[in-house]
Amino acid sequence: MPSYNHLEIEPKWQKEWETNKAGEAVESDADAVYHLIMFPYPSGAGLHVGHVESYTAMDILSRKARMQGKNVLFPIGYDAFGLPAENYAVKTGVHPADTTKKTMETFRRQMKAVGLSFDWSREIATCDPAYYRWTQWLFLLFYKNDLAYRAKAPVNWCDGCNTVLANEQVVDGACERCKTTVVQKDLEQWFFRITKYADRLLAGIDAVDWPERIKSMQRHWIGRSDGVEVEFRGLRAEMTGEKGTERVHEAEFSIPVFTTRVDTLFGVSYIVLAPEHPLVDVLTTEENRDAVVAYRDQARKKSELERTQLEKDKSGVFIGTYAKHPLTGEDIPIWISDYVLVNYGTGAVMGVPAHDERDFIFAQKYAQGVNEVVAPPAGMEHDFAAEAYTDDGILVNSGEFDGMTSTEAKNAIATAIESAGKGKRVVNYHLRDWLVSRQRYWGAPIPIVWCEACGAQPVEPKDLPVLLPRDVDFMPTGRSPLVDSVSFHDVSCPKCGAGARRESDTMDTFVDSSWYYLRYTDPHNDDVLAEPERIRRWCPVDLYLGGAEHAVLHLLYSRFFAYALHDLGYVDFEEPFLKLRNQGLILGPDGEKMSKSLGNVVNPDEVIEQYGADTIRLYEMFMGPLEDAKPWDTSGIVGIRRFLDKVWMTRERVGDAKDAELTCLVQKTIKKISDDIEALKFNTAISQLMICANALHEREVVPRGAYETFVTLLAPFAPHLAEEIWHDLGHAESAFAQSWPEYDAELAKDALVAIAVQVNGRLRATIELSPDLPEKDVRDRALATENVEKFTDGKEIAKVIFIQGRLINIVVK
RNA sequence: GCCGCGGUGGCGGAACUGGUAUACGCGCGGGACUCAAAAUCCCGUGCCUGCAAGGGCUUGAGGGUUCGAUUCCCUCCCGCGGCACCA
Repeated sequence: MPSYNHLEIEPKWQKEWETNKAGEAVESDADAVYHLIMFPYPSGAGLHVGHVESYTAMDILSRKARMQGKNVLFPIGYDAFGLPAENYAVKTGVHPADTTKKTMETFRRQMKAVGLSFDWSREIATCDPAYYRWTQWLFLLFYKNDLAYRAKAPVNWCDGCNTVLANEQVVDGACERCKTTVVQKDLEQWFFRITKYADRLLAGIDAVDWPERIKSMQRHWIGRSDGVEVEFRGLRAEMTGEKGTERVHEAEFSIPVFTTRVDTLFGVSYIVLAPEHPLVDVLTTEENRDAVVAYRDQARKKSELERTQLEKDKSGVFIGTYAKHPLTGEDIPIWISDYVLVNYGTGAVMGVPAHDERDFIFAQKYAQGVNEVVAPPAGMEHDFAAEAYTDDGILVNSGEFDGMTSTEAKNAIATAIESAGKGKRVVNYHLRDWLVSRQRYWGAPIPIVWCEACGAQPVEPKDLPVLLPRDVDFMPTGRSPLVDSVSFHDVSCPKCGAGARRESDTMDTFVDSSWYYLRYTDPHNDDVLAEPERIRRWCPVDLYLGGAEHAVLHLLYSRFFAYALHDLGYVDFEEPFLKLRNQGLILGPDGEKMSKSLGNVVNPDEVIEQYGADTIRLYEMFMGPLEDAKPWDTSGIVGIRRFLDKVWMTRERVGDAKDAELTCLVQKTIKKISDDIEALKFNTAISQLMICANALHEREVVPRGAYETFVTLLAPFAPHLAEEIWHDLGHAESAFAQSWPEYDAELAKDALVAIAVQVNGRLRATIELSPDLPEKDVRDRALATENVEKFTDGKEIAKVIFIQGRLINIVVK
């Protein structure tokens, strides 16, 4: 059997590399590069083939970089806090710390079996007190700098997970993790003031080398919109005095509405408040109160999902009060409707049926006037009775602003509003502050103590970490065990010393992962989060590889952390990840997403057992472009193993031989592999390795130099086999002690190339010629070719296009 | 609806800056070795036509620019991912 024994050689070299600390980074500035993969959540399912894909890609990059003399930081750790381990504890009673320890061991074993050259000396786990002490320290830093605060707000509550969630963790109105429909609750919670950075986070996106998809998702999520807050004022009846002797007064009120289309201000026919708007109670007249209360109760019962998905159906109630138009003084009726969201803008909008689709639908239902104030440009027809005209145009029916374009009018009306003191230009964001507290156990405790007398008191940094108590009860009540742990929450106030209660909420696990890349630079430091010198040395991250599912979660939060730490003087950069790439999903052999229930999950352990680590590495890199989704194909693996066996067998025929053609091919291979690895085009790199291997294999005697160069090029991809062959060839040192081959353009030059000969752009022949042959000679040779003569004979040559070394095109009439 | 990405053989996929479309791998067909099979090795393999040389067609559809278009432009169709009552 002409095959190598992967079961023997792979563990052998893995052990050797471990002993030699082959992947460890050196603390030196020279040629320092930081390669980061998104650290895994150590799930019970073990390592997924998707992990293998991105880790292998980065391993190839890192191994090559080291061979080029670079000092590479390629660390690994575990995003180890989180809900699944806690839910498992509720179900089985096994402590999350034990579950997590076990799953981390499994991940570690599996990653080592893939032959990944991580710097294992820097391994971290977010659930380690030595780690989360700094997560807590960061919380305190933010707290002291007004970036962490507690507030009562309408928040997302998941009944399945029994905790609040950040906006980013609500997908289609449901919990991202357990799919339970999220309900709104008014609760006091901890927030990070990410909105303070909205503008800079938006601007910073332009500067980073990230996939356009992710960048546009972040821009969209931050959602900046520039507009005007316009005040609609009015008078309402107010009762004062003792019961029985009340008197009615006229009191002034003001409703600010936010609009991006202030050019349509003269088209307002009504105002709509969100049902939850605080002014609703105040402004509703007695005769309308019953209807308003009924509507509001009904709206409250609707989930966010229902309110946002029944887009076409608009409903509302008139509340009985009118406000004055700020420029015309006209009376404008005030309505409530659940198509207006309380937590965006001012929670109130102006209804302009002629120029807004939603307002148009609403106006039709409730017989509000459609006032055309923006006319379509000349030559364009629009039927205002049929639908709203939402594009820009020329102003009409707008007093002194008539004749202006929408753009001019936006500016002019905004100025008029401002100088009349009836509003101001404002910027609104979709981005909300980040809700970070969770009513769960398995996370980093929020380092705050509640004192009757002093209120919320931060824990002293010297008292960190606030340890998660191990000895707690996991009850299926849904309540965090921390709430009932007396030893945990009975403390004294850090300020006055009186009896106090520890905050029992923990932090969102996304807080843990927002700064882990900093810790890798100095993972064992007990005095500081990381030495500034080391952060400066390695950060920001040069290349970051991971899944696209974190587009607005981890990647946005981490950017916020970096900006905040920059402003507080802890880091000298703003953007943490200069270049980002996403690996595509690996689908099951059936083309579906791998899942337990479909039974199409491929276990890397089994592939490694049967074919070897080098085979799974090569196979996953060869499947297709890194960023594409691609189905697993078991028969494709066989082809990779055949290729590796071929390389192995070729070694037996190595000897002394001169072979100019092979030299040329090897040079081209050096060029192609080097370029392709940098461009993350591993599939085409491997294709070139195959072409080269096939050529080597064909030779009776394989020139030693060519073969050794080939093995060096193969090494980052198939490190075990390359190392085995390298030693088998008589070398004492590691294959990775080699420097990366240098490309020599002179040697790569072909003696002969196939020139395409076209007549009128159609291929009629190919001729073998020296690539340097001048046009005249190529032309003569081409015209003398039999099949070309056939198409040119008796015709006039109008033109000849010549591309040196590639083609000649004869244009005839 | 809006934003982003894509559509190439039987399959996964290649193709520099507009320059020989289908590299590489799988699969399939044929052959060698073998008592036989597996493994391995060699040859072939886009479609139509032809004994062959060759010819015609072909990168989702249609049009355009060009000596030449998978690549650039216009119109349209389909698929995937994201966002979506944000005023």
